[in-house]
Amino acid sequence: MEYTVKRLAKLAGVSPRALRYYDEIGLLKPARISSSGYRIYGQAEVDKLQQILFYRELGVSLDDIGEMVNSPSFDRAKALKGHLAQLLAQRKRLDLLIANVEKTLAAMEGRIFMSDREKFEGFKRKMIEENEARYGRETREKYGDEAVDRSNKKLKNMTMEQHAALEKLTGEVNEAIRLAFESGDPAGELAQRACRLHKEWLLYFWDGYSKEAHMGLAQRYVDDERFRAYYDKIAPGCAEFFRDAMKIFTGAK
Amino acid sequence: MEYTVKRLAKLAGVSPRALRYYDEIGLLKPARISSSGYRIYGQAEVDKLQQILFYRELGVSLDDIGEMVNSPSFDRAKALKGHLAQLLAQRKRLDLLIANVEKTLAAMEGRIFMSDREKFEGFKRKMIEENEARYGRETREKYGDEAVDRSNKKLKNMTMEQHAALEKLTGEVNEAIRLAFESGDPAGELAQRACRLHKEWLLYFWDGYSKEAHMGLAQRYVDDERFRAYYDKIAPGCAEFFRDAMKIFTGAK
DNA sequence: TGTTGACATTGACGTAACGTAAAGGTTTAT
DNA sequence: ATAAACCTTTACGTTACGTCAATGTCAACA
Repeated sequence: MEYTVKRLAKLAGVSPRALRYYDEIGLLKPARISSSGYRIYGQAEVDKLQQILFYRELGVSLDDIGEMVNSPSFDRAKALKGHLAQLLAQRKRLDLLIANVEKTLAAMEGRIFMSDREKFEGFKRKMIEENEARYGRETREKYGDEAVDRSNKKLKNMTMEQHAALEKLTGEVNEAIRLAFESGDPAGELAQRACRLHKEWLLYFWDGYSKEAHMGLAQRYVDDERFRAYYDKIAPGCAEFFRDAMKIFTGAK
Repeated sequence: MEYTVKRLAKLAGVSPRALRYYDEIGLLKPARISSSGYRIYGQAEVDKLQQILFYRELGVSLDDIGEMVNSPSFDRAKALKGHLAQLLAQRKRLDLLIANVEKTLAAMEGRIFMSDREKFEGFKRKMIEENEARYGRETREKYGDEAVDRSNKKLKNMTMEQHAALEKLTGEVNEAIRLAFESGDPAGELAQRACRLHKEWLLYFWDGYSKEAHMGLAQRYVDDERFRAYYDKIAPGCAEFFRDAMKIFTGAK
């Protein structure tokens, strides 16, 4: 039985283009070329194609497949073992990526601030990264490089106890905001207490505190969706409420 | 602080080529171009590059990174979730590949005893003995002494090259049967190819080939424990499958 | 027998994210 | 002044084809 590209392609379930490509790279040459230049494949080529496709299914590169099917003395098992090692390495890399993406997502959802599961060092590093990435650019623009660098430095030098205290405070701030929000009054004692706690929390990061900067940050909690997402997890609409409370706290008009 | 490509590259741990590429695709444009055409980056670009590299580490495509870092209203968490889904799908595919490669390797190991361990002389002698022991009695009964003797003689007179070819063919036959068995279809191309190869293999031993004898042998692979044990090493249930394929191949009813 | 539609050919570009020259201009250091 | 070190653009190579485009061939039908 003889086959043209289309026929063989259909028989084997591949595209004609693939067959031409295999010819081009010398992986599977047709049995002969017809007088009009058509590729003609025979039974032997069908058989060989089956083998090629078998290894292709295993994710082996065409280059390697070429060696496997074209040289009878080739150690196929050894080649496959090498291939397996590659696949395992790939999976390892993937696992890492997946873990990191999940961690990043968790951080975005805001859970990072409250989770006990983070290790101290990892937490510190991440804190600095986020501080840099989130607060860095805009804070730099408004308050200059020094403020950001000082903030990072503060975090780096934080002790275990300080870290624990910060973590506790973070929880208290969020709880205070939640309670205040439930009260519904941004001028009330609960809301003002939340603002005081938030200021205290902020002093962990900022060296030079100013009411204006604090107010600016509260406004950014509303405008910047990254922050908003975080605060909306406490309660929807929470960011606006907190900003309103902050207006009163800082005496902004 | 201003940076040329090399400097920024070093600072960020990427190649100058990468920075030029990022410029080319509009991912990270330099702050300005010097009078002599040099790319000059500023602090803002350093910061942006950090973000880019952060997402790159997570395996996000530059295309997607572009959207994430260039549009403030972009939902990064959603994008990352989509990315995560992709990664999980990739891992699933990888797991499948790995399982298949491992299965193939196991099958190959199970086959080794046929090809590698046998030395030439020992092999030939053994072949004759086996030929006599396995095919001999019944073949003698059916086709007479002469047929068996001719078969043995053929083996004795085999040259080194012929033997090597036979050994190779033997491996191919087993491999073909294994592949065919995995396909599950005794009428399929893989199975029929295995039958063709088996016939070719048989011609090394049999002087007068007939479809009936071939079919009879395939049936014997099922009925005779010694044969069955051999083929079950390729895959359990393999002997029956091969006989069914042979039924179609020989046109037996 | 002519035409048409389905097939064939080669050539070329596009894909992702750069690595690696090559050919030539600029800056810096000695 | 000159060489080293840097910069630029252009362009090909990487993988395994998909997708035109321009053109030639074959089988069937009117």
